[in-house]
Amino acid sequence: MAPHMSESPDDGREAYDVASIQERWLPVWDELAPFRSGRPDDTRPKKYVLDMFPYPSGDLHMGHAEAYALGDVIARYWVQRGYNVMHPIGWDAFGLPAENAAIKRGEDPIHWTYENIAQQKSSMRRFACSFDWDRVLNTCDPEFYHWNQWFFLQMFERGLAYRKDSAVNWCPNDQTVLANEQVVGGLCERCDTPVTKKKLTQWYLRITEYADRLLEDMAQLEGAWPEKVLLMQKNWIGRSSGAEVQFAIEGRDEPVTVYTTRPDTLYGATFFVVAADSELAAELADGTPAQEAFATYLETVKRTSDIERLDSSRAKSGVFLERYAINPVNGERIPIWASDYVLADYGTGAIMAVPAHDQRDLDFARAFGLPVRVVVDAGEDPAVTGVATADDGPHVNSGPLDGLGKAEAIAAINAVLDERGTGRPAVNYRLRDWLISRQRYWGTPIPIIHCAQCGEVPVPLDELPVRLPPAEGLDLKPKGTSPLGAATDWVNTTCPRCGGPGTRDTDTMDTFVDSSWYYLRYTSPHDDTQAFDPAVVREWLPVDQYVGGVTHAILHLLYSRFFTKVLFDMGLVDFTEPFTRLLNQGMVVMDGSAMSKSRGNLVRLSDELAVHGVDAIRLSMVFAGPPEDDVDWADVSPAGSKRFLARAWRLSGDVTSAPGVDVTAGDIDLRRATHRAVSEASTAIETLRFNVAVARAMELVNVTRKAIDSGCGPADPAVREAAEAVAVMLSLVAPYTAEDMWSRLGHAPSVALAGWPDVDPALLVEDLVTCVVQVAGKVRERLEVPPGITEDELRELALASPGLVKALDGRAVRTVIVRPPKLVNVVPA
RNA sequence: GCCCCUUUAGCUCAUUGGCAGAGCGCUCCCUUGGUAAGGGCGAGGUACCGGGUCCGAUUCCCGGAAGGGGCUCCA
Repeated sequence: MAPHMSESPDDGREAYDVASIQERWLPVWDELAPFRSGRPDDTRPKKYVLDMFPYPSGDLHMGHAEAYALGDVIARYWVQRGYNVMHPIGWDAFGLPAENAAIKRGEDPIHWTYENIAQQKSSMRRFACSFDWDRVLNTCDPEFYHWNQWFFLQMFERGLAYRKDSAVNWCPNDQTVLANEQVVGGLCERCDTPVTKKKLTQWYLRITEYADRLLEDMAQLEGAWPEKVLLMQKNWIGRSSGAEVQFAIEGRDEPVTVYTTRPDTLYGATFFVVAADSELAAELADGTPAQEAFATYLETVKRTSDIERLDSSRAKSGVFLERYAINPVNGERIPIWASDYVLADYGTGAIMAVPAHDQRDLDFARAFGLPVRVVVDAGEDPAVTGVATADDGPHVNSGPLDGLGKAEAIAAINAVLDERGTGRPAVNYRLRDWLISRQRYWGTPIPIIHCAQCGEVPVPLDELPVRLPPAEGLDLKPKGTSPLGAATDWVNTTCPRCGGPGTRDTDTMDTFVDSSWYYLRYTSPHDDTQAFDPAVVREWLPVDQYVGGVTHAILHLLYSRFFTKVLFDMGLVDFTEPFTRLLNQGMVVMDGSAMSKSRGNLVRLSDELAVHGVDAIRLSMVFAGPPEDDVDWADVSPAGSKRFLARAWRLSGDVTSAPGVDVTAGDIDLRRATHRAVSEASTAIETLRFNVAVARAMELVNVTRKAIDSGCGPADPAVREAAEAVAVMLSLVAPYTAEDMWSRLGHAPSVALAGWPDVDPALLVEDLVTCVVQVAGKVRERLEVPPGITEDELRELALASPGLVKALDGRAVRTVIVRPPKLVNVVPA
């Protein structure tokens, strides 16, 4: 169906028919594949534009539409600018959503997953995403997770993957452990269930070893990543510097080391606290009169959820262990308490308490009647005010430190500790190692075989991938241990080292392992000999522009940065940061709040597309505001977007000059408007202000309309130039409309490859500009002057102008401020 | 509690140390062989408030208010 193709293309009277335009161009694009990247004979410079890959949970929703519309503007823009753009897509296909859905339906997660992938893929095609469909990957395919296992073993070999017994975060609902990053405010990131602690032996990746580099390399991202994300990562890593100080313990051979950021307040330590749930606490309590009280307290602590523990307004609790520590600088004997406000896994799990200068210590001291000694004079007594002072000030009650300021005191005390061998400067991080074991089915099997003789034995590389056994016959319901344990044929194997009996590790990997390196795999997604080809990766990476939600500000982005640095150290990549620029798009909300079925404000993407068409929805998303802001769907007007597109589209039918006509003979004002619009749109797009670029295109459409109806007329070559520029600009946002315009303007498809219009700088300069003449800041006269006018010429012209003379009314002139060519301000005496 | 961001037309947002703008929405007019449409005209502003710098501040600085976001027993 091509209702207007056979009619005269210039009568401008056909209707803008969204449905038929969409039908017409999809097959043409399938044929042309304008976004296939990296052909061997392609000499264009390379760019890598990456959208965060989706979970295949259901069909695409409004959030996807926004994210992919934005990513598409960037990818399509750089194609128009003559780049060989790689813009791939894939599916983050392992994980709980698929597994839970499968359990509900009693089927293998693989079916649900692949159905959704097919659905999303077809929706993306219709949504005109400029993806390179030859590079698609699914993380649940053995061809992909093979390399998760390979990376794991590489890290294992380097001591970066290790197994340890520890109290881990446990989600009682999902019945699996969680990484620290997946506990949000004490709740499971996925299901909002309060997280509890559980003692388990689990696999970890040693991300803490890279803490410093993760911090330092953020300098590379300054200005190119959202400030907010960098700040969040910085806070998450939480580097602090201070000192480790050794305290002797009465009745114990070994001293206990504490970590403090304020070694200068050592003389103010009036008691000592160990984490209640640490081994040290149990050891110290053992055999003392406090043993029973401690045991009771420990039980209470274990029952306390993270949520309660994180409530800083909660009263301090603890128990005196009937033991004493000796302050290394003054020999003072201070009582040892156990409390849950000290964390077992931060620092050394023990602290010196300085209640005068630490609020938590002060709260504890007040709760248990312990002494408070001021050692930094800040003018107030914390024991009286209840507010610990952390400010700088002269030290008091501190022996040799008396009179010193904070910085000098720290230096002095460090020297003393060093000399006596009882302390040294130290650094600590809030960041913990990344726990990657999961007690669930739908993930990458951990390629380790446990052998009674040999311990943890890696699966030989030539036996990878360790394939997930079929779900059939397995009970996938969460029960606290991995469902893989029931696949006895799979679990029981032989030890690759000694040939004796062995069992496979039954846990699967956190799916964030998949997303930590998937962007590398796109460069050679079908390579079955290696994770990626380092030579090809060198050509494409790092990613030039990454687009995705801010929900991944810490998790995915931190892990990816960590992986990249490990790969750099392995010599597999030649860069240390994977994503050069990052755009965090906002969310699509409805009436101010997140869309959800239960809230009843869910807008279905498929409905919107059916009513307004793909282009109008894409345009609405892009034009709604700055990309990082939320889009409130209640505030946008897809019908208005559609009207605009129809108005733009009609231009293409009004042009009567022939393709290739000499535009330099065209109407100068319209040409200026065209070149200014293209120039400003380019800047806007390159600074990620896509809404502004759209506004410029809208203005150009309006100007062109006027030129046709009441200006230079439809035959003027400038009208063709303007209409073609509109088509190319719109090709980034409204591909169907743009393609149809391009065709009606007499060109062959595809407009996506038409090339961005060249801007003639001469056309950006006005012949005459309006100069404002002010008297005391008020406009009294306007002059049309050439833009190159000199200061003297302009002053003379302005002083002689009638409006000024009248306004001055004979008064003397005190000062004349001349800012050619735009302004003259005359200040009367 | 600490830190960050935002505040310009009814809505969403541009812009700029010097005339305050766009789109959407709205009024009215034209078109009635483009019609669940098209074209035109127009209204609409104390640029959150208060101080400062400056010839001149919506813009820069300080303070306040409102809204939004992040962090919060990490010694």
